[in-house]
Amino acid sequence: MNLKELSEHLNLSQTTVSRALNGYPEVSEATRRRVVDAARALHYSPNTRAKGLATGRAMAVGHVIPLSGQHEMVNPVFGDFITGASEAYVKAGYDLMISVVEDGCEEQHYRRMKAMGNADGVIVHGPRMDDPRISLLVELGLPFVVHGRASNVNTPYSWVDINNNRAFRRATEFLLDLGHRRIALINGLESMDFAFRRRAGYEGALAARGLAPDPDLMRSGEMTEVYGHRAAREMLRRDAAPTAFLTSSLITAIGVRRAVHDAGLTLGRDVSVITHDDDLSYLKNGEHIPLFTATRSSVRVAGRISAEMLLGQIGGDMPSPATRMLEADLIIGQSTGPAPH
Amino acid sequence: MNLKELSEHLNLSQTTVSRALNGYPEVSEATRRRVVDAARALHYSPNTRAKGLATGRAMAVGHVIPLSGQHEMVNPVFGDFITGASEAYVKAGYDLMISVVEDGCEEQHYRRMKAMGNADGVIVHGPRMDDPRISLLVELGLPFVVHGRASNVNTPYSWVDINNNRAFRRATEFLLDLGHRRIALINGLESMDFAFRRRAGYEGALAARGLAPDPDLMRSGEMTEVYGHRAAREMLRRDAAPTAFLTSSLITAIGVRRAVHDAGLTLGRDVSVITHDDDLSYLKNGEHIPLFTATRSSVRVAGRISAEMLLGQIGGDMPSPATRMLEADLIIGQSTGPAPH
DNA sequence: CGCAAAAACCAAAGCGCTTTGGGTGCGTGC
DNA sequence: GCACGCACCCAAAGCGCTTTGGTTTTTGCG
Repeated sequence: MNLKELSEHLNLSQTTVSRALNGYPEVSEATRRRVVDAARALHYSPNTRAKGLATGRAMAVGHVIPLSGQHEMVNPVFGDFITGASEAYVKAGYDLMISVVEDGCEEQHYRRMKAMGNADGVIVHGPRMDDPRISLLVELGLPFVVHGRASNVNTPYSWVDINNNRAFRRATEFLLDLGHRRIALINGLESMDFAFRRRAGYEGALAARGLAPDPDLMRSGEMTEVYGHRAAREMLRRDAAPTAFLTSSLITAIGVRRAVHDAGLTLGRDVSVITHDDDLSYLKNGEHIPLFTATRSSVRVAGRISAEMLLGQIGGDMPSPATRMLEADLIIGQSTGPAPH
Repeated sequence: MNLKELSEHLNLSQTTVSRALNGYPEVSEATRRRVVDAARALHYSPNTRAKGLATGRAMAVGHVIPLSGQHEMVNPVFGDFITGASEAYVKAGYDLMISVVEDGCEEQHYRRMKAMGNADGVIVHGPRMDDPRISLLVELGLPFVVHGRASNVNTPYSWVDINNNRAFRRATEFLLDLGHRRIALINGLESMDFAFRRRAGYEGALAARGLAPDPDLMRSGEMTEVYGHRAAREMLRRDAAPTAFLTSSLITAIGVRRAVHDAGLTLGRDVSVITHDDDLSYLKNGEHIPLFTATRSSVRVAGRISAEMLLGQIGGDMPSPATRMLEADLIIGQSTGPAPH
């Protein structure tokens, strides 16, 4: 069933039917109703590609997720982010297309995307420091919103991010207040912008109390369970073992917990752990009382907000470089306690 | 830069340029080279929507991921599956679109998808028993491949699945061989087809040794850490506590591990655990020696195979209802040992 | 009642591509 | 020298929609 058939069925012109369905005023209410009813009854849905050709808009936004060849790790946060974004897209009648792009092919990919016109805008995932994608997208004139930020990029751009610095500063201060002095940081890859900022927050809090960060108590790596376990195990074997850990992901924290158990210690008593918690649907941080004390911020909400911002820019009803900083809650769970002496 | 401009620039007709770029034989090699070079130099990429309109193909496949209103849980497996599928799509020049669809809106969604023609085929995720989507898609004539299977559906359809029954049968037999008799099953939601089959495998193995399954040792629910913890904690408190657990996901197994620790027991000695392991990139089951004994099957590979199958069907070079059963490896880790007496 | 303005509708062009149904010029065989 | 086939290329139609620039009908008002 296409527009032509529908209009013939109604004894109207394609013009009128099109206008009736798209809410233009040049058509009487009675006719509009008749058209809308018939469209529904006959399961008419306008062909997306034809519509896109005629309007010059794809009615789709692209999510480009980078896959770095060495570790080939898919961000676990992705599913929830997409789900949040999707809420906004569905409401606005937009489609969501995903491309997994190997590191290095990104410039080419964005160019093709623009030329082929299959997305009206893009969400940029996993920004790194000095990320070259941003200036490229600005140059291409393709609307985009970055999930996260990219330090050292001085062209203005739109982003939605959590306050990583403040979150980790607060978490560190909380541990300091509990009397901890040897606080380890098990961070994500510090080429990623978020990890860089978290480290800055951590170091800032230490510095504010006159403490120098100890390089032996800082790790940077892919945030897996095994990584958390190994890092914590090594540190706990030391003479001056840390009494508290700060981790960048719940998965890593679980690895730390395992190392704590393996060492015959008790979480929340002998060793404290604070983690960042993305509030993932499949990895809830406990039930009523959180397992881990955590800096929490829903990545699903971030997805929704990013998508709304991008749609706003595509539609032109939002100032172009918009930004949105989300604060993380510091929620107290069972994994922290006063420092043992 | 569009075809018209490119052809004018080359002093050729649009026809010739189009044919040169699409590999048709009616154009001389010399001309083809000239065209291809110019296209590359001028960053020409054909407009997807125009191409789609003309050919009647969307050059895109849709992934419809169901979101059940009550639990709103995004399948953690999704990112890896998509990454695998994407490998195949990129190779074939296809786009990947995702729609997150609330339970209940699915029929309408598939119909619109077909009518609007924005996907040449679909991957169906999370099949449930008696899943109505399958007959709907057959009726709509939209090519599709199901990731998993749907019991009680008797129309033939294409699927890619792991042998859930055999995997859990083997895992159970392994535990029985180690002397375990009270083996608990912490399963996924048994309205999901995979969970149903896993249970059947588990019960089958017990029955083969003349053991009746104990309803008190079987749970079915969303596969979270907390769920695994709670289920295991309750069971371990019993008089006749299980000596072994079978879990459907690594995340759940981690919850079980926590309950085992909390009870003052040691994993692999006092209590054995076998889990299914989807080999997710961000949730590796240990390093050299797996943490958990597990039935392992890469969901990323399943994604690639599903996508290849779907593309084959869309292209017409694959018999329509194709199926592919993947066997899971039973890998021995540190979480199993002989039953204590 | 007559006329202008507003309301309701329509024909056709155009979006950028593919593809049909040719046309032109060249070499070949008889 | 002529018909024929082949290699190469082209003009134009068509995909399903929107939108421009009308035309026709209705309404309002003196």
